[in-house]
Order: sequence, then structure tokens, then C-alpha cells
Amino acid sequence: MKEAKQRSTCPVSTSLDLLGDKWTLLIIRDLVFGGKSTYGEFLQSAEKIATNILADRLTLLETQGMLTKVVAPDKKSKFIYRLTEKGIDTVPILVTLLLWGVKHGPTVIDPGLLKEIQTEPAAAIEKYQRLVREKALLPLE
Amino acid sequence: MKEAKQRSTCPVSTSLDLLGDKWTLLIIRDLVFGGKSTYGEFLQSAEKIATNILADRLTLLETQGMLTKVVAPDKKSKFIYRLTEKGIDTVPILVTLLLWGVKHGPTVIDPGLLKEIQTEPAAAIEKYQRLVREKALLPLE
DNA sequence: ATATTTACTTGCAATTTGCAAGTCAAAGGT
DNA sequence: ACCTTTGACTTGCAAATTGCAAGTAAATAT
Repeated sequence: MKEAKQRSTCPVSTSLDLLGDKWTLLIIRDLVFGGKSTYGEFLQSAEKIATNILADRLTLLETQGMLTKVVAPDKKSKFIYRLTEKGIDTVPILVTLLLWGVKHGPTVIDPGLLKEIQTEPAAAIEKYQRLVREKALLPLE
Repeated sequence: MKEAKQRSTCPVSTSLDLLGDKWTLLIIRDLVFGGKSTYGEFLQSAEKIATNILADRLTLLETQGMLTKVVAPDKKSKFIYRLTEKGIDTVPILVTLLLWGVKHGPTVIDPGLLKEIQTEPAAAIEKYQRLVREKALLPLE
């Protein structure tokens, strides 16, 4: 599993030490914008993450305090993953990546969401952070 | 070299297709905040990128239109790398990564720069984008 | 002429990724 | 009770990527 070493004291570098790969931020995207919260749901995303990579990243994110794992109230064999405040703090990163992707790549995105994020990025960030925070407090799905 | 495929049409995903690794954004950081612009200067950064990885990422960034390569006016054996507008558009990503790193990791950063970025992120982003843009128009160093 | 600088390449070993298949406990169906 | 399905992982291995260390080659410098 690994992935612990800090390459330097630069804050950009330390962020990339944890978030700088092709999958980690996609899992967080699914949690924030995809309404997903279980292993099986993450597997279904369009990018088709491999099962071993997903398991690796989930335990990594958990050990790094980005998310918590809890058994589903309706099913003891199911787990629900929720972002911690540390994880919720990555929403601005997701949003800036989204805006750059929209501008420079061939992408498809819900027009309503795009307009919301483009016109008032700061407000949109706060809104989705609030939504995911509230969801974490619900009586569990 | 590789690195071309688009995994999905999600803008977050397409951004990560190009920027989602441990080194690419560090090179851009050096260009924006480090005042660096040559192969040798990138090699000197604290994270100690390997020479083959650096060469790979530079050609990748060049083919993707993120930066341009031009011979130095004073030395024909030296090249100067400059960000394109597409590359300059990644500054908001760098800044959000920086702010997350400052908040959640043990990092060291110039207090003046930090205060500037923390109090008025949008203004700071515009300022550094302008600075790197102006530098690209200078009579070359 | 010789040495040094600058920008890479090349040759592996080690690590990481990506499939495909297998395991295992808990639910659900009959 | 027994069999099937669901959900969450593990395991085995080939392929791709990364990380050293060393080597190449064209310009400059001495």
C-alpha cells in the first residue's frame, strides 16, 4: 500500500504526496458530487477503477484521516464511507480541476451545475461542502 | 512517454488525465512561484525529480500545449520553458493545493506569500497569472 | 586543446497498475 | 435448512511506470 513519505516542505508538494495520482480525487468527487458512498458505488463510476486500487486508496484515505468507514445501518455486510472535514476541505481543489477541465478538454457536464460553479465558484464550493457535511450527519441511509 | 487516453468525459477526470501525478504540477509550480524556467533549474528543486521523468513530463506538457520551449538568447545550448495560457490557467489549481497543504500538512512557506494568498486568493491568482504572463513577453532573460 | 556546462538518453531494478479470478461473510429466496 | 446473490475485498501475475546511476552530445568556457 505505502504512500507516506513527504518529499519536501512545500505545501503544493505535500498535497500532491497524498492527492497526486489519477484515482484518489475521483473517489472524493464521487463522494461530493456523485452522491456515492460505498465500495460498490465507486466501482460503477465511468472511469472503471480496479478493485485492488480502490481498496488501496480507501484504506489510504482512511489512515490519512480524509474519510471514515462505518457499517451501513441496514446491512451489516455493507460499509458507508464519509468525508471528514479534512476531506471536505479538498472541494476547492475539485472545483478548480473541474473548471480547468471544462475550459481545456472535451467534457460533458450537467449545464445547471456548470453554470452554478462558473458564476459563483466560492458560493458553490460552500454549498457542496455544506451538503456533504449535512449528509454525514443524517440518520444514515 | 504516452499518457493520452481520456478515461471519461467528466471534467475532473480529464484534468487528472494530464495533471494527476506527483510531478507535473510541481514543474508548473516552479514556473509560476519558483521563478524557474530551465531543465537544470527544475532539477534543483527540493523534491529531486529524476532526469528521465523531468524530460518525459516536459515533452508531455509541450505536446499538450501547456508550455513552449525556446532556445535561450544568450546560450544556444540552453532552453527556456514558458507557460502558455492553457498552462497559466492551472494557477487556481496550484493555489487550492497550496492552501490545503498549508492547512493539513507540516509545511514551510514564505509568510508574506501565505498571507497574500489566504486573505485574497482570487486577487493573488490574478496577480501571479499576470506576472508569469508578463515574464513570457519580456525580451527573454 | 581540454574541461565544463546544459540537456537529455539509456539500461535496468524496483515499484505500481491493471486485469481476472477467487474468497468470505451476510442477506435473500424457495 | 439450503442455495444463490450481494458486497467487499484479496490474490496472482503481466504490463507499465518510476527511480537511480551512468552515458551521450552539442555548446561554451579556460
